[in-house]
Amino acid sequence: MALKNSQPLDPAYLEKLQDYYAEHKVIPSYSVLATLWGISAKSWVSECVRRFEEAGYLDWTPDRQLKPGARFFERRLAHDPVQAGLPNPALADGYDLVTIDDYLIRVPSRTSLVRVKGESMIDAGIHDGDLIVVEQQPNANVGDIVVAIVDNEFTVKYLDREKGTFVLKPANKAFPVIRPRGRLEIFGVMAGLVRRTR
Amino acid sequence: MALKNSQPLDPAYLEKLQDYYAEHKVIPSYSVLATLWGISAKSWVSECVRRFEEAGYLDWTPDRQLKPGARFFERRLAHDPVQAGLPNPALADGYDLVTIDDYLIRVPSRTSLVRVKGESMIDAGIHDGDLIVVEQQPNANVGDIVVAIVDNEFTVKYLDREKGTFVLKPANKAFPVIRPRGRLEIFGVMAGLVRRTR
DNA sequence: CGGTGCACAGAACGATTGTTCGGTAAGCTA
DNA sequence: TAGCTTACCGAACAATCGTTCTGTGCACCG
Repeated sequence: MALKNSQPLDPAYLEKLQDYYAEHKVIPSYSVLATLWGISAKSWVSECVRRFEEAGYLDWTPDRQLKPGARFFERRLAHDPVQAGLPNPALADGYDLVTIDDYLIRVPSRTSLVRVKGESMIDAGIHDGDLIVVEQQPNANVGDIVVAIVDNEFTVKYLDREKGTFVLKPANKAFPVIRPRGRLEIFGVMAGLVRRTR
Repeated sequence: MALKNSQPLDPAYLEKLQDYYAEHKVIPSYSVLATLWGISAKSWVSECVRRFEEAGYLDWTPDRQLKPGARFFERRLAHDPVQAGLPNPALADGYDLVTIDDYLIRVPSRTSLVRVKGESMIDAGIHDGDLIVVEQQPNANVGDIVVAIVDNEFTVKYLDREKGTFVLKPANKAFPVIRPRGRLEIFGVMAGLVRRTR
């Protein structure tokens, strides 16, 4: 006989857990889970956890502590508008798993955020007030968008080369090319962009 | 006599914990923390945790489970280029605490990501391949950037009104205004934007 | 109407948790 | 050199953890 498949679980359970996690950044104990889910038996919590684990929403650390699984953070990356608005997140595909942090940040210890001032990079889709994700490093390649330190301020520009020296080119015809005298101090390279619109 | 101040702790402890958290998304138990930190007495772990809590890096859930504190995720939001590149994250200010997820997402259960196709919104700084953070809701206001379902596909456009009916306006003169026949189906409202550039 | 799953409850239990307390060795101060 | 503080170890302990096993009531099915 084939393996018996477990029934799918109430999606509300997962949502409640995700909400709890969003608030506390931690997976609670079984007894807390029980009250969270309105269940009164830890044994049943255990079974539910087992199924969520089976489905990839929960996982275990090497020390057998419960932790979010690969699919725990997946936010519906909506490719297909057909039935996309359903409250029930159909288990099929159309998902991509990420926290946005993981999507943008590869090396946390070398990554900073810089807020953009002004419109000088607007043709590159970088607007006033946007946050630039910067990987700090002292050098970059021509064509990279870099964050440089000019006159004690951060500037976001394209890095280019003119007659052997580096220059900073804006993405806006109304702004001049910056030709630094002396060494060009590069803070880091742009790795991403974040904008909040409400 | 004034309250006795605790000594600051080895910053390496915090980094190790942050790395562990980045990998597992969970705060480990004291015994795991002990091996993580190379400490052999849980009592000393307890003391270290107390100090991290005092400093705002750790906190407790209402059920007294250890969880990340307010400053645990703080990423340097670099305002001031002076000494910004220092490896030592000076404790002063210049910080803003956020995970990018928290910065962009207010209601996890109603939030989706939609990948943008094409250049029709380029004047709004929305490029091909960008991810739009969408708060799902069935209606919106004129002037909002909305994600609508047109011909079974997602479209990102400005919502506008013409002679009493809603229309979708691109932010690119090369594209036409969309005047839907029948009801306009709105998937949600744009709340943010994420772009990865490397 | 009798069986068979399923969704849950409840008790019992050993393992693990975090706390408390006493101890020690090193370093600074007077 | 005596005394205090600090960084850590180790043992003991009650509380809590997650597991396991045994019910129980309902729904469906023949």
